[in-house]
Amino acid sequence: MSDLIRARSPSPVRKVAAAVKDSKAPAITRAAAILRLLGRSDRPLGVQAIAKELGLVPSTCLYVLRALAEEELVSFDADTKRYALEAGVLTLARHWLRRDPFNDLAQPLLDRLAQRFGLTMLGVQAVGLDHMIVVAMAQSGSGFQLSTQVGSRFPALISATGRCIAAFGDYPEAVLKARFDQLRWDDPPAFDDWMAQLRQTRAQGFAVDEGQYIAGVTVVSAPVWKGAGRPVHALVAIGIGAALGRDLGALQEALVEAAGALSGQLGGA
Amino acid sequence: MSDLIRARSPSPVRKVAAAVKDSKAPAITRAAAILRLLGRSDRPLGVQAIAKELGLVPSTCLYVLRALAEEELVSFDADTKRYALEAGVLTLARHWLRRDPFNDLAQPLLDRLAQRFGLTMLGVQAVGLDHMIVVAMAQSGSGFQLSTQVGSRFPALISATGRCIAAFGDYPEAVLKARFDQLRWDDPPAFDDWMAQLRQTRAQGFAVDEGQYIAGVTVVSAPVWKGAGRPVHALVAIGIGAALGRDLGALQEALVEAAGALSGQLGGA
DNA sequence: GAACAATGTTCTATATATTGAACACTCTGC
DNA sequence: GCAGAGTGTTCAATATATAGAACATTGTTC
Repeated sequence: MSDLIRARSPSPVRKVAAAVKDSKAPAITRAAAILRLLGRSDRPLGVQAIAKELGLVPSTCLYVLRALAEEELVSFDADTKRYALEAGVLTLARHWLRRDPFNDLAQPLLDRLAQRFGLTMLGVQAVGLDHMIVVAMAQSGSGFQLSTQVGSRFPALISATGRCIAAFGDYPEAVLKARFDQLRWDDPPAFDDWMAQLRQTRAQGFAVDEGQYIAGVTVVSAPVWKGAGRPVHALVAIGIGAALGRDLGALQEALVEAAGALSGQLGGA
Repeated sequence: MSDLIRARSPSPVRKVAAAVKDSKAPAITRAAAILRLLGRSDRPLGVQAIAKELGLVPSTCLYVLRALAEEELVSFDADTKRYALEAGVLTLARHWLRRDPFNDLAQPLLDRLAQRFGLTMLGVQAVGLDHMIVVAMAQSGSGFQLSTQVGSRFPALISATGRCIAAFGDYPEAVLKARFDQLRWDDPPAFDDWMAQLRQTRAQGFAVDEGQYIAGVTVVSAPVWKGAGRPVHALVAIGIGAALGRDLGALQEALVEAAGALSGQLGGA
């Protein structure tokens, strides 16, 4: 039941090589790739394994790992010579959470909605047009649940939240098309239909995905504004489509109201 | 009431300069320093401000920031040209949490103890002899509370948990002395007294700090083993000394029992 | 609205991080 | 016990990341 909702899995070696190529600080690109690899792995890894997986030179990889260990972002077991993520990443995450008022303010709203409708609620943040990240979560605790975890990443334009990001972001159609074509749905909409759905999303102030991203799962998403410009956050409700049924209307209304209230508190539209 | 318990604040510019000097991957050292600075700051910062604060060359600083932004660890506001932490750090933290069974297993124990004794409970992880990091927390929710946050860092040898780390770590006395001399307590113990307390800690299997680290606050800590060797985790109880009073004995017993049970589950001693 | 200060950014020489090969070391199989 | 393949690690040459100055851009002051 955990992580039923699929997060995106990037392809390692080619991406790293390309990104390293034209960066003025390639060590950082390598470091980030290593951190993500270690995060993905469920066992500590040795230098060679890491280097091979990411297409790095072992000696360089070693230097990067040592620097990361020095910064307490990576742990090093002197006996087994294996590296793993270290708790230092937690410290960074804490600071990030503290810095954004959305996190604190969204939580009680999510809790209330999750309770009332008996489903999973997410607070989501968009990172450009690349990804969105789950930054808060609430579950009703009763019965079956769809589950993700805080910190999970998804392609920015996927599902209902993706429609919100696209609809209110004022991006050129060509840019959207390019991203759209890379998405993977269970039941992919045609681009023209999707563009029509964006117009509807703009009109009604929220978006719905009924089984297109994941078969049988309904997602409702409403944008949250922090200031002028495009919204970076959204409140999201996720439930089994069949079970949601007639509650859908009430849910949409409650979600939009909560998102509006939150926008007000954050000084948004 | 938030962050009543003081976390350690490192001094920026000299440290960074020194660390960069003899690293084979200085960009990573700089990157980590920038991430921490951005975490500490409660407003987004510009290139110059960051460079000045950390003693970096502005152009280099810019390249590092761009690389970090590319990795979605730092956000860039194109209008204000300011940088801040980005949600990507959350993703790393999620992976770290998932990878260590201590986090999942400790939480219910902490919840139960916090409830029963009406105080704040922490799960702590040691990172060498440098720091310990709060990785889990539970609060009873009633009445006054002492508060920290998950991700907070403390010097490794401070307070009751520090005594556990020192007592069961089998470090040379000279090493301990060097670290001990850098600690800051409200009511600092003499080194010899402290060494005697370590022996007592070893004998009884837990450590107590009654107002020495923070006046009026009592801390009890019991080590948790994951395998052979030195313990890396501890369960910690924090309460107002005066309010704790006669419950102290029962608390110590319950804490040691919980730590023992946890060690068993983790395959420790 | 011009002059100024301060910021962000590009540019290029050079100190240096990176590479790839050579070097230890451990473990495995025979 | 001795090869052999696999690690992790050092080392020196060179491709390149970095520093510092020059340039561009913004915001501010008079």
